[in-house]
Amino acid sequence: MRAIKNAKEKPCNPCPEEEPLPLDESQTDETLAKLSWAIAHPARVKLLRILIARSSCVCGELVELMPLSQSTVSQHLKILKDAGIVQGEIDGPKVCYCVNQKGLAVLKALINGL
Amino acid sequence: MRAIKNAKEKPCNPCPEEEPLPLDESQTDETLAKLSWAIAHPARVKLLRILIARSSCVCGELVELMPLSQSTVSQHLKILKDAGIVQGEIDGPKVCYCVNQKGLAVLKALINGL
DNA sequence: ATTGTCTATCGTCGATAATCGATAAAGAGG
DNA sequence: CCTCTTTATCGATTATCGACGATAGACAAT
Repeated sequence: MRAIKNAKEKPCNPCPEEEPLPLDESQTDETLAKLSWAIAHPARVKLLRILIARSSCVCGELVELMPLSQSTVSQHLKILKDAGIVQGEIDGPKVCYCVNQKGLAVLKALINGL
Repeated sequence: MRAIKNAKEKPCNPCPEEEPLPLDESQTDETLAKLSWAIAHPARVKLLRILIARSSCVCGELVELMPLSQSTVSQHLKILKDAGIVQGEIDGPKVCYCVNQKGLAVLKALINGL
């Protein structure tokens, strides 16, 4: 509900590589289920699409773009982050989110392997 | 827990095409979320994998292959069916399940479009 | 140090998911 | 018609999700 004042377009540094993602052979079902679950909510799909399109986005901007409260958006981002689909870089008091290309690639590979 | 006696390998007729799946432009997020949610459970991923590998499977066989009760397996199959990823053909008192290739293709397309 | 901004987490609540056993429905076969 | 087999559904229970407001933690700037 609160407006963010300084929404200047500062492109925060591109997130470095992270999260090798184990991908145990015998647990592929669990892995695919987890990754699928991470995007099994319209809000999280939308967040992911925004991040893919922008390549960098401060959390506050994401909150403004979503019809949800700050805490709910933060929660969804956490789920995406825990799944390894998204990463967050602390940039001063703000947090810059971007896609974890490796995680997204794993998801695509597992889906395409079906 | 109950054993099925006549588990003869009768390959039931390949399921015909079904479910065009609307795919509304503005509701892509919802569609992807729904499809993802359908496979966002290890049991459903496993069921899907079995059906992909076998190309046809009577419900009872699926129950035997899963460490879950008959009613739970039936429930998971219903979820996959409602999402358009799987179809079921009634074959006498049995039900033959198989993959809905079109639905699976939609899922793959939406994921690859990310 | 204090204040203000930004984000994550906590606590809560209603809604939904996951699972099971029991039962109902639909055929096939005596 | 009755029985058996097979599957779906109902009812109940427990666990988890999704949402919010409130609060805490981290940082910048004054």
